[in-house]
Amino acid sequence: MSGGVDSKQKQGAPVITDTALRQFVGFNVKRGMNVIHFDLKQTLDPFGLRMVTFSALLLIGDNPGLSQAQLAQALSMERPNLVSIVDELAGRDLVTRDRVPTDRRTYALRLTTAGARLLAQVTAAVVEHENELFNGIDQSDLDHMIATLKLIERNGSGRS
Amino acid sequence: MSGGVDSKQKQGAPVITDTALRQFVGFNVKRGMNVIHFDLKQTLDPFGLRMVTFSALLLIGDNPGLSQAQLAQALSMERPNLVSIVDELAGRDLVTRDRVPTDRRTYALRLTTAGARLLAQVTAAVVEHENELFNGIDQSDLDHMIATLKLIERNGSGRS
DNA sequence: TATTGTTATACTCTATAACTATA
DNA sequence: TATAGTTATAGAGTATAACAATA
Repeated sequence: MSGGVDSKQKQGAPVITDTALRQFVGFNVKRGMNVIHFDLKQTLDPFGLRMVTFSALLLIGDNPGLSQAQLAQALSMERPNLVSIVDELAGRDLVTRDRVPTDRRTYALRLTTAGARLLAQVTAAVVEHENELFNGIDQSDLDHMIATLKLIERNGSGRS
Repeated sequence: MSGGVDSKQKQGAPVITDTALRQFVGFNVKRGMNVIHFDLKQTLDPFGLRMVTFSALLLIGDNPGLSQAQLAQALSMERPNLVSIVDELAGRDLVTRDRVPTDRRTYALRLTTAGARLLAQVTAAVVEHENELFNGIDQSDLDHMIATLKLIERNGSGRS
């Protein structure tokens, strides 16, 4: 549930502090991500989508004809994990997987009409969900946060 | 590796854009978290710790005598998932699990001397790791980001 | 009845190794 | 050789249901 660490206590140790944990940036980011992900999951569930399938739809919509390898890179995940994801989207006729004549190893991914329609609906729902979740928070604060997150991403040597 | 979406392309679709994805706050937070988590994993690995075991050690060190239920709440995870974590820490003699006389259902968790020593070493390593990862980023930007993340956490109705 | 710790279980996420077909 | 997609697999991470001991 919502109640963090400062909720009511029974006996034993008194109110639990997480000061030591909160000193680390990473822990705060993780907690924020958990909240966002939980809400996003609620939003996507009625559409039969997960965060990763929604992200894939968005990327395919934005980059028609891209390959699975390109999609994997854009999602910063490994190729094998994409197979079941694209299978799922193709199985629901949201995405087409067409052979590329010039390189018969690769598939060109495109949204179907149904895929584009679903994506539009879901995107609207997710935008609304984010607006609710961020209600009362200045857009400038969110922009500032995103800018800082991008700086961190750039500093990262590992997988993004 | 690091190279994001704007890396070199071969054939097929040209440079992939993730503009549609980046409009969502959640996606940016996820990417930042991925970078932080990847680096943190590298830092904790030599100590045989994961993010969750490190977090547990920190919380036990900060709140000696807390119960597993309290620890679960502080970590915002379900009780069953804590069992193997505490088992692991107790098995390495980093944590003691003592029966509470006044409530014989609960255990009181405390760091051993070895646990406290390891925690001190690891904490120093993680602090150093965060300093490196956030090199060139103003502390005020990080503080601002954390403040915004906490606002999001407070807005969250779901699990934090 | 309710709670603590536990067992069993399952599903998601994501990584690696190795295969195939193409290049 | 190298790459695209695939298969198989494994390990985290995390959730629920149900149980025994205790309150």
